[in-house]
Amino acid sequence: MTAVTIQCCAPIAREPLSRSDAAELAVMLKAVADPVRLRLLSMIGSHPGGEACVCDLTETFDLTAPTISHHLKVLRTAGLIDGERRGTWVYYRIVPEAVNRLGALFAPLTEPALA
Amino acid sequence: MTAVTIQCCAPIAREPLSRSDAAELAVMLKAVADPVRLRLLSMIGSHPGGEACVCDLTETFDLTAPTISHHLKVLRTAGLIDGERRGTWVYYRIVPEAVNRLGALFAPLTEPALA
DNA sequence: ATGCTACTTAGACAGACTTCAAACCAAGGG
DNA sequence: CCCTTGGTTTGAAGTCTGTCTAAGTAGCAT
Repeated sequence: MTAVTIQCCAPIAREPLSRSDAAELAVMLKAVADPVRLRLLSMIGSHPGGEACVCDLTETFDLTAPTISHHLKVLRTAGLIDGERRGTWVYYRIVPEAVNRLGALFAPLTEPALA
Repeated sequence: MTAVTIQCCAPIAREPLSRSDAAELAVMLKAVADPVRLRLLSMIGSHPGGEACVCDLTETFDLTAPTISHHLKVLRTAGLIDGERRGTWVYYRIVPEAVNRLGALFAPLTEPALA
């Protein structure tokens, strides 16, 4: 059930990213490169139970429901979150593999690449 | 010499990001959320000696020099790289603290937040 | 000085992004 | 069956972004 950690790329300073890896990672990073989406992702991830209802998320922002819905869709399309409807409400949760992939990209630079 | 790891924020799934932290992080992430800039950062960081001349970077892309210069400026303004002129050439290097900060944000989600 | 090479700045333009209002779909309750 | 509540989709307006050409600055060599 728990997914394998997909290690797409070496840390950013290890070796030059290929064109296709860069393109793929940029899609994920673009999704996260917005204050509202960052906070949404953080709120979903830190919510008790690991999932959050849209109704919990909307109230925090001075934004309309369609706007929040749009941002959630961007995050979902990028593969960072996953949504599910249960009865009246829709719940979102983080996709850990995606977040881990970003973490691996910016892994600590203690050892510079071998010259 | 080795810089202190500036731990601005808990990992994204630990606790909700504050409005200001999210805004600040989004600036950095926006800088990185572009295929060209990702590759530039990667090329600079993985270059022998930890620094790269602009002349080394320009040839790799099918883009004009002004465009590359623009992207480097975005990365520099976001604090991700630092540049220095030595004679005829300009050399850029990664700012490890900035990259580490992004790494910390997407730190592994092995333990979900305590409910 | 003059010219050449390396790089940056300024201005312009097409495309993408964020946001909202309005309309729409889904589920549950009279 | 209608109404209410929760979310999404659509369409449009304003803004931001990536790219180019043209022009400017910095250093080196004649």
